[in-house]
Amino acid sequence: MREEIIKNSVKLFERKGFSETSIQDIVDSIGVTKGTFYYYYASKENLLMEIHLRYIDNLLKNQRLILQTIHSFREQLAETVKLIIHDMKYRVSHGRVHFREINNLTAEHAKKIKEKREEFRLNVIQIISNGIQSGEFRKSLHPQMISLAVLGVTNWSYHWFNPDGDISVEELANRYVDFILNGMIASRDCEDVG
Amino acid sequence: MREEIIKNSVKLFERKGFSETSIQDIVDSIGVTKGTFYYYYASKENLLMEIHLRYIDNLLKNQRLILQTIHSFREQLAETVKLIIHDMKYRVSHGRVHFREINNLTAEHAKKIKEKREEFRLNVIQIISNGIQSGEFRKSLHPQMISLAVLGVTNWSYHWFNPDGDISVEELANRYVDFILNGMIASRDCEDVG
Amino acid sequence: MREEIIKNSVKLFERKGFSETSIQDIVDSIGVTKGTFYYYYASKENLLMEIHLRYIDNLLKNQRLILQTIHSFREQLAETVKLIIHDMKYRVSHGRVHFREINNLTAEHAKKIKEKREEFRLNVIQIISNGIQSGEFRKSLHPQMISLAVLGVTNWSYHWFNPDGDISVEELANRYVDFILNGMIASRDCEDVG
Amino acid sequence: MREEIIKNSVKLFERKGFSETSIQDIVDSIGVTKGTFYYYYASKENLLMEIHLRYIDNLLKNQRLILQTIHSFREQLAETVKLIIHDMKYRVSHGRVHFREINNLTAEHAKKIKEKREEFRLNVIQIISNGIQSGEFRKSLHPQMISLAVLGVTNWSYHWFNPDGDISVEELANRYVDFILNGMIASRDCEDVG
DNA sequence: TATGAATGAGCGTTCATTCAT
DNA sequence: TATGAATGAACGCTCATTCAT
Repeated sequence: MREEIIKNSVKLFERKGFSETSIQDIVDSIGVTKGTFYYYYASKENLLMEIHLRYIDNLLKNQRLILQTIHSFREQLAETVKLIIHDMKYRVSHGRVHFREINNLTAEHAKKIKEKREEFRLNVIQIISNGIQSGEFRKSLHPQMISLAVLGVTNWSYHWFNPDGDISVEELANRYVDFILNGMIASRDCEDVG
Repeated sequence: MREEIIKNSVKLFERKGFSETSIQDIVDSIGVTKGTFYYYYASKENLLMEIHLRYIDNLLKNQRLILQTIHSFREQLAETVKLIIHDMKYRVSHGRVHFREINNLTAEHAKKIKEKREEFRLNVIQIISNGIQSGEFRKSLHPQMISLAVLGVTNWSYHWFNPDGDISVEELANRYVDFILNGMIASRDCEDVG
Repeated sequence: MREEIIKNSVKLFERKGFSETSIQDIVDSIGVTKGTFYYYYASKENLLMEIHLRYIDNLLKNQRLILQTIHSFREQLAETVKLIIHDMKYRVSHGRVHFREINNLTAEHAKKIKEKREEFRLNVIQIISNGIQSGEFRKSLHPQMISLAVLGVTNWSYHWFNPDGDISVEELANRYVDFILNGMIASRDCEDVG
Repeated sequence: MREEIIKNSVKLFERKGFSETSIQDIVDSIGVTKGTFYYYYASKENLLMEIHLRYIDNLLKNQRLILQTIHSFREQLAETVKLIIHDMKYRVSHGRVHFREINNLTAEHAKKIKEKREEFRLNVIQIISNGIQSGEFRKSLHPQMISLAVLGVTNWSYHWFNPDGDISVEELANRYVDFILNGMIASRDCEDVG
């Protein structure tokens, strides 16, 4: 039942927003009564926290795996991008709720989630810094800002991507990795060498 | 008074969210009563629509200017990025409300706003397509997806940028233009040529 | 309307108790809607606080008058008893709510009311102490405990007195003053021996 | 388990009030579940009734003992006062619940309890009447009203007495018996004149 | 142009109670 | 004897909106 509630509420929160979704909406979608909801969750905000935690904890777990198993920083970055994008295949609703509804957590809970987000981003910064030092990435990059640019590219896709549409997450991830690594300019360095 | 209401409500919507901000909050922040609000706006949703319109219409107007006055597509793209980023200097709150609160419009209003957003993005796609044809951008880029990548970079900055912080919008815009055009890889093409 | 709400809610609180009386009960008894209630009172607890304050503040005001205008301590005590008992003529419901429903105030509000009650009682203690020193009261009396005995006699009457019954407040007050001053024992009745 | 439930619920009812104490509170304090509660008590109100009955029945039993074994009416009255006051040593919580929470019984149950209370009071009236006839008490006393004055003195102590405080129930009872029998006035003190 | 009183629908939450196991 | 899942009615409270003045 906890799973059932999570599943249905994520769908509803995605479509209508957290504040606009009532407990009544949630329990109606399952076919139980409000009392049942409160048997499983102490509050609506608690349910939202659980949704946030599931999303970000899973990302962090997979990020750790990437950092431990891959040694090329370029590859680490590419896998990080793919991690976020591929997640849309199964958890696009979770992600959308996660990115949009952080203000509806209590101050304390929001702090916890933001710390976890920051942990994820700090790892991206580390990858970039390491890549610069190793010569894989351009020296002039500002790791802090570029980490947010990279995450902007990936996270923004949650705003528009349709998992049931024509574009596959695999293609999107590949194109975005290419964009992030190589940029848009044609024969950039070649002009220099040319 | 219409301006006063817009100004204060944007601040409140940014901080607390549209649904979490009551008409009472808004009129209290101005020092008038609820009746006054309804003299100037037919509904809370109407006010939100006005905020959306002001934001997106201003962007579209400035985008048209860019398209008309600049001929290099690379420059058109760079100026588009700068347009969005520089806007944060004065209208970061508007932008945040615009990106977050579109679900609180009526279906009809949301459609209108989404069409305008789409118009803006179609222009970005056009710039990219033109740039590819002209040889300024890499041929392998997928204009649709890349337009969303570029907008991801710029729009995401509304999530984290602090106009009162150390980073200037000018520096951020320059770094992001560089990132978008050149990517991250060091001596990219040289490997190819080498 | 504030008066109307107070009047009706006091009656309801008296009959059914604070917790057992709903806002709906109150507004139904007046013929308005719940919104109206909350236009005049911030919360149900706030309303209760107002009822408490009106009761105790009135008592304190009248007690001050007694202390200022009467010089015999025996008379001061008698008038204090009469003050409380006579109040039942017009405010028996207020008193019953006041004595029974103090636990339904917030900690902060309850503290304020208890301080005021204590102020009233300290004045009774003072009257007794003064009366002992002046020789009007027996030396062996313990002012603290006796103040509570006196207040027990008077306040308990709120439990059972029926303002519409056969006994008048005047008679009751006189008999209680006599009881408090002279006690029950016959042999101690000097008038009898005298 | 019935005892366990009574014991814990009395403490909770005393502290928070009957309505403000949930079945969940009660079973949590014991460490069982709600089902268990309903195995032993048919309803929350039934539990309250049991608490009331235990308190008043014990008082009545002890009162009968007093009436049967003591022949001086002055002593009967003194012992009645001591009975109520001494009870606070072990059952102050029961008493507080008994005096405060009678409105939360069903009409039928409340009637039963009130009849028993009335039985207790009628016995006090009888003591006073007998004492007047025997010449132990002053002729001018109104037995009905004075019985309520006496009970006011004793019962009110449940409002403020702290069993863990400095005052012992024995001292309090003695002082209250003295107050009730002899009153407060000094000049009536025949011992002084004697 | 602005006020303030009033509405009414809805919300998150609580809780005594039931009942199959 | 005890559990735990589920119910459903009610509660305190909020709030966008209306409207006479």
